[in-house]
Amino acid sequence: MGFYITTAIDYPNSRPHIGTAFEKIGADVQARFRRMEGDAVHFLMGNDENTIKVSQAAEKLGLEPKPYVDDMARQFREVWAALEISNDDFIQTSEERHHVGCRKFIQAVYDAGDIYKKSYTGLYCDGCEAFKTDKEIVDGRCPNHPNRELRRVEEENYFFRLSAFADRLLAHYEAHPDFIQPESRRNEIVSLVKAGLLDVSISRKGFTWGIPVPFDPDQTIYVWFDALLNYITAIGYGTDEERFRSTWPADVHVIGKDITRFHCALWPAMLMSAGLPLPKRVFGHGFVYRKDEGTGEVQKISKSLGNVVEPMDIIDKFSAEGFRHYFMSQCPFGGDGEFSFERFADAYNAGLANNLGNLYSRTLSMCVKYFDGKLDGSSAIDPTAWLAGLDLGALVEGLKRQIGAFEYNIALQRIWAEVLDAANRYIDTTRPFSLAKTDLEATKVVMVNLAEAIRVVAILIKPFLPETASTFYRAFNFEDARPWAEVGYADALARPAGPDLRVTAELVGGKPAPLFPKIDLKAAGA
RNA sequence: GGCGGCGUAGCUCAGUUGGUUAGAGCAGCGGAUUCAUAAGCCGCUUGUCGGGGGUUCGAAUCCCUCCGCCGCUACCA
Repeated sequence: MGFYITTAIDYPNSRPHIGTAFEKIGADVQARFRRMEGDAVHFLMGNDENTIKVSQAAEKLGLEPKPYVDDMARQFREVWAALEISNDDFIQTSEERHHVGCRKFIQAVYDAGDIYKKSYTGLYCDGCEAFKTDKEIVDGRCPNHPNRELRRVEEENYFFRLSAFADRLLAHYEAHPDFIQPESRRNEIVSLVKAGLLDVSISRKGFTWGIPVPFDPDQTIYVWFDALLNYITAIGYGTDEERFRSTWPADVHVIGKDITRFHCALWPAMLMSAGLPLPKRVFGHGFVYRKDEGTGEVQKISKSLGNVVEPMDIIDKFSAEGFRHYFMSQCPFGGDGEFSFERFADAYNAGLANNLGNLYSRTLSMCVKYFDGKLDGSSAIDPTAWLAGLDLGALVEGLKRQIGAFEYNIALQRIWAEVLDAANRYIDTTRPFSLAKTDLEATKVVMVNLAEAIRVVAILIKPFLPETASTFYRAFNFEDARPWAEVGYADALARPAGPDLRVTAELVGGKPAPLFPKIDLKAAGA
């Protein structure tokens, strides 16, 4: 099965912050999970570059737009790579493939009769890159950009007949209850569309940076009509029709809750007009807010508030895995979350250092100390005692469902509460460190069970903490039985046949190095 | 103004077809241990379940009202 997943494309007028990263990680977990389940995943990300703000930002630096956006794209990709985002493609909307596809698409909609030209006079906000209706204006200013003057602009623009699609959209929501998720977002969109849709302006006059309208070169395509098309131009619409047909429609668009209306109303209407299938699902995730460590105040993340946290700050100090773990375990993906260094350190120390990392350390240490790392005869030993009363099959089924529904925080909570706790408790009840003094055979049974726990944990955390998962899997010679790249969630259920186990983890002075050194915020200077 | 959501232990939250002494994680405290990153395990403490009223044998859970916060949206000006 193919699985096509996308994230929103970002404005490259400033570097990505942790809120942007939240979205990419959430999409990445889904992509990695689907790959484990055997799907042919295509995971797309990109930057939205055909905006006036971008060309202005370039101008400020004395650059042409293209070199500017290319450099920003490089910086974005660097951050995503550092966060272990496994995207298969990264589209820049200034690329030729996007331009070609856009021209084809807008022509198709034009030919379908859903685009018309209309003169429009209104107050234009350069900050929003949008006309403001009277009711949106407060004290003669745009509330979002109170420092800027609104300009009175009159021009002829092309409009998309969005209003004509309301009934079809509502019918689609009705027929596909999962189209918009989570539920709360769906309700908002339904009431929005029921209230009536207005036709939208889709072009601007007099700009050279952007995509010219094919049937009127004086106009360029306006941001949303252009940006949304990245989802199809990236996979060959207009340039490689065969590839496009085999990849589209998307299985899920992962986006921020603020742009659900564009993805759930405008975008489907555009596709309907062009005669293309609609994406199967749109997931509007929540926002990350910044909680001030001193005052406890919770704020939106914004440059002007000076509370921006760059992903690289956290990655450099505390690792990418720590970053991923924090956001996936502490912030419900469909709802809002908050970030503070204090909470980060708590979650990291409790979940990664004390629990996950420590289980790894104590297990390997004992294997090395009591058996020189070689568990001879392990293949004949049943490795399921550590599970005690845990129904692994039911757990795995539940996790698959929850990850599929983007309930990552709940899935992680269960892995910790049910699997990791079971393993730690097993050590305590069997006391291998005492057993080793009197009964090495019995001790070996315990170690084989713990190795199995390590293997199961590795599999279950693979979509979330790919690096740690791999380290866990390579702690023993599990790859002799089954290559890591082929491991899926079903492999957690039973140990595959293979040679006797031995420790293959990297050791420092005969001991495993701590995977997650504890965080001391004061020492870290955070 | 309309629609919707939220307000539960110090912190983050679970918990609604109403029903035994309201739960989890984190933090805190105590205990027994020592393989381990002074981690892990066992045990413990705290809650007017936002305020008030009502329905009921019985409400965190249903109804009314008030307060506070948030999302979407309308209109007036």
